[in-house]
Amino acid sequence: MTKKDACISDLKARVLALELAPGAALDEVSLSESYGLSRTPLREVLQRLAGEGYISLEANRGAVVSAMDIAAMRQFFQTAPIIYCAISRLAAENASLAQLAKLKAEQFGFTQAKAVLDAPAMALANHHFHETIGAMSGNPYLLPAMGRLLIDHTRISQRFYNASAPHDGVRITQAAHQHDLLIDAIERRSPEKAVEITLDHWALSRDEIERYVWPDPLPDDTTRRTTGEST
Amino acid sequence: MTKKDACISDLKARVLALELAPGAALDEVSLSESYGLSRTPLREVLQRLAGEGYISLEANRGAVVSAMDIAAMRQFFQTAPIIYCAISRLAAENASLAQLAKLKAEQFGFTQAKAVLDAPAMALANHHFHETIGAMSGNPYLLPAMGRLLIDHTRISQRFYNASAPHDGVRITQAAHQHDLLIDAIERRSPEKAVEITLDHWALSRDEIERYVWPDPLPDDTTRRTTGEST
DNA sequence: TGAAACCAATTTGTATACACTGTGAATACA
DNA sequence: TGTATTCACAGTGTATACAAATTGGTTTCA
Repeated sequence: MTKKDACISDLKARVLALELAPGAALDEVSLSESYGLSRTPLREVLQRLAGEGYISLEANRGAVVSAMDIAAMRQFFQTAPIIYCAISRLAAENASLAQLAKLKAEQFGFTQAKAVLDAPAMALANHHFHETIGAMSGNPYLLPAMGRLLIDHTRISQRFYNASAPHDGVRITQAAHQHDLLIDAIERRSPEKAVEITLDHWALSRDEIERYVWPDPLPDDTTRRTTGEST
Repeated sequence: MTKKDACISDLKARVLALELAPGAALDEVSLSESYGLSRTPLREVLQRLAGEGYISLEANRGAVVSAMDIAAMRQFFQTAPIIYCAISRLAAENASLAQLAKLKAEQFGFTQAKAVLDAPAMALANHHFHETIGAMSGNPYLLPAMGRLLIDHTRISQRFYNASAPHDGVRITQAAHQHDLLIDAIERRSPEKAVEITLDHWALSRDEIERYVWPDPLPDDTTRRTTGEST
């Protein structure tokens, strides 16, 4: 099973890193060759990835990486805070010690990736961190929703991590600090605190995304009719 | 693909009807023989069912029908109203005319099954009705949560439909009426109304389940210390 | 020249044979 | 008699060969 699991993890990572772009077609034979599997188990890998929302399969048409269209974005912003808060609350109530240890390890991985400025690794570590919080919730109904939100969240954030403008470094540090606070809230079994921190964490992330999507306009030298002039 | 799709639908129906009991093991060879498929496509069917939460797969151990334990029940009651309301609100906002037509057809199927007192058919028709409302929401993040809730909801309700005590008939009529109201709310694009009806619908269903789980106590002829005596 | 039909090549879907793993029963040994 | 080991069997996992379907290009006819 190890080879198959490795294939799954790697494909997930590549989707999350946007190395496999949304909408990109996946060829069974080339994938099976590159992972040293035959087509049969590779197809099962694809089925599973489809089940988790990483890719989508169409009959006789093969697999494509899940799209990220405007419609989905709208739903993403509507849905994420609700689910994230519900998950965090339940995580604070139900987390096991083993899961808490795992969470701390993942936070360590995140800070390490941050230290060496490895953008994809940071995004992936962040992904695993929040995945573990999902597992802590122990809610089998919310978990798949969380999973799908995280896929798109990580993919959107990827652009942000890669940018790594000076002020983004501060924001990433802030995010890491919120992770620490969240670990603490879960460890102390405080659902209220966990929800509060999660809302802050979401607000930060949403701002990051908004800043990327709607950046500060370029200086407009042709018309000087705008309000706030630069110094 | 038709044969494979038929297999998927049939297995789903059998899981929902509790014909395949929670925890029951599924044998690949016997299933493949009974559906006239070879093991390869049948395994893909199982992968897909696992992805949707109907069954769960364990490496080298095969497939078992998803369990319904006490822990899950608790989470079910916590989660269902939140997700159902969110879905209904979005459905009222986003439903297409084609989906609305489908919904009406499914409601017709439900009333027909009710007319002939076909309990499993009622449960399945009800399942499809709510599945379509999920599709109407157009929210790819909430949809898998909705799907998993519905699986357990239908399986729990199965016991209730089968009971078909006299007063249950009234309650089923009530549920059918709520479906009509919901269709109307969606058709008139009223999210508030849709949410209100959904809450009523959930309350009714929850009461049904509670009544089944905690039935009226049997008359206690040994001790007469209880409060309200029968007439 | 345009459109429609057909054919070939590529890719997905299915079947079968074989390999591996886990389980349970029987046997050997303490 | 109790326990541990081994072996056989049942069932899952994988590879390969073959069938079906889609796509793109080419040819043919109006």
